[in-house]
Amino acid sequence: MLPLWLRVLRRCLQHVPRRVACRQASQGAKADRAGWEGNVQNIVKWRQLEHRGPYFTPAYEPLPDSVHFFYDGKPVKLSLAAEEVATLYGKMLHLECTTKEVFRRNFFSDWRKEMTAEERELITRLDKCDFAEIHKHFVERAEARRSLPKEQKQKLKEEAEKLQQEFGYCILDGHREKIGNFKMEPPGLFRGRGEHPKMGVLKRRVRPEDVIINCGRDSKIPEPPAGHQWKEVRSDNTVTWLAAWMENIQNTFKYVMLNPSSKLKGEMDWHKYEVARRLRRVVDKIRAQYRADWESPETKKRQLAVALYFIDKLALRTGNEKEEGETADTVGCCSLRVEHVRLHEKADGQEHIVELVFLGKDSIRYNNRVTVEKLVFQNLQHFMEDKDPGDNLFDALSTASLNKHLQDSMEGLTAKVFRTYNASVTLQEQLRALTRAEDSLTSKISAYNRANRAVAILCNHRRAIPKTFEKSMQKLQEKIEIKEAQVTEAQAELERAKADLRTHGESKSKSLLQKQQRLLKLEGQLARLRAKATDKEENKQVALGTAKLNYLDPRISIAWCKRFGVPIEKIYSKTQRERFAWAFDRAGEDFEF
DNA sequence: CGCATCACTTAGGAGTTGTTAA
DNA sequence: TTAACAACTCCTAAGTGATGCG
Repeated sequence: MLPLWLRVLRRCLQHVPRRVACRQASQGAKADRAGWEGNVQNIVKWRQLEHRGPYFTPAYEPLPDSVHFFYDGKPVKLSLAAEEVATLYGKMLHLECTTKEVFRRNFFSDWRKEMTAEERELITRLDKCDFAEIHKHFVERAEARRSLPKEQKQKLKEEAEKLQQEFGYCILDGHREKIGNFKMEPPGLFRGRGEHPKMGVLKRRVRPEDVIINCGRDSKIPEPPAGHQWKEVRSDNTVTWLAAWMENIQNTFKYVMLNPSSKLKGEMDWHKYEVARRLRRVVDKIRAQYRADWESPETKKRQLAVALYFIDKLALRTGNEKEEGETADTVGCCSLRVEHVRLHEKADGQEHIVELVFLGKDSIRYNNRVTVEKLVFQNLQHFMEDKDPGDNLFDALSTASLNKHLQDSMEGLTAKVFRTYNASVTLQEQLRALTRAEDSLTSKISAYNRANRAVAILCNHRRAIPKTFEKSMQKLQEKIEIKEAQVTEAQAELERAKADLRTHGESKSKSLLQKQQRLLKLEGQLARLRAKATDKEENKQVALGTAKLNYLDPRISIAWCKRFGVPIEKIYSKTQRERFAWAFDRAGEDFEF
């Protein structure tokens, strides 16, 4: 609980917004913009907020009697609580995580806590448990849902829509806005990424008694489900969340927040890109400074200068400290350890090569070799001297001091802004280099995807190679071969027709024209297939979506579409267009990031 | 100052839906 | 009409960084 004086202070602040709003409204458009920019991480986020509260997962539905769980080969009827947890595991049987020792251990330990004394007595080994029927049951249920007749499917769709209408919207400052995650997370087994020590831990069902509601003081308080109460109802307009609860895995808060299409999120997104655009004005100075600092007599300063160089050049994440043993062992720039860096005086005919290999966010592997300036190389050698592999490379540096330093160069500048900045700049440059006005629509879109991919590679946005990749690639190759044969065939036919024309005169000229058109069409198809194959190959481990959604100023893409007559739907899906609604009237065809 | 807490953005995979070609 | 595949949405984990606190 907050101390009383702070609560009083917050309450007082809640009356500030009206005054802020009045001041904004009374000054022209320019002042209004500046006002927003200054305001975004400011205190007040809304004046009115009304919603229905989150939608709670329906109660557990017991298995039909025909579905059995077996222990040591014998069917065992489990208590409701134990059965529910068993189904969580059974549902996941096809996933790789259920084969991992840590997952199994954590699951089994938590499952046993839900068992009755007798069950606990009986069920002592996971490897004697047989969930196959449970798994089959859920697979069949999913299958049945998929093959439901049309009307039934329609009905389900309507029900989902009704739920969305009822719980999925809120009123924020007079506007009806979509909520992002209005459905509570159902209970489940925790699936961390990578080697997470808590994988398999039971994620508890969240009750209304765990949930804090945040809404306007004058608005209707959402009704908790019958027979339940909220943990707390508060009215804090300095935050954007509608509801919050503590999750039991890491004991951190989770929030119900607005959908990205909302005005509030849009303004925040816009603000993010405006900060990144301001970096453009000072980036040369910052670069000159960190290069100069490579020669500083102070170790701390040199470490900061090299770290910042990595963040700028390689688009590394900041690398905050993490609680050891509570999460997977991943690092970012500031938390790099000696073991993640290899230095090569000479390699591949180049000098001063730095090789970085580490697991980053989501345990995604970062693996890169870059040529660096001599001073960087020497500094790194020095930072690594007399250290163990497990020691921090930048031992004199913290993310806080790095960001503090950046704040001095530019207001609002933090390490992550460099990723946004470099990503957007790269997109803009690549688009400029790769697009030709006279190209076909297909090749323009392909150019866009190339530019997008360049950014994704810079940011190391990877994905697992799709399971069916090899197969579908092979199929595509076969198609290309068939098409090639068709093209050759069509060419030959055309030649024959031409020869015919020369020997027999005018009579077959119509079919000649047809044959020319057919060849042209086939060649076009072949070119498209080949382009598709190239794209597919180059994209197999690259995730384009993350950069598009989070790093690329949508105004760059919108301007590009306008300039080259590309329909925006070719670039952004419906949801993405809604998310970037803020950008459409802020980007003319000559917009420059 | 250094650690903890909180609120927000960023992230990849799973699952669903839509499209296309057979 | 259907199956295969690609595209997209949903889900929620995992980061960042501001602020609070001892």
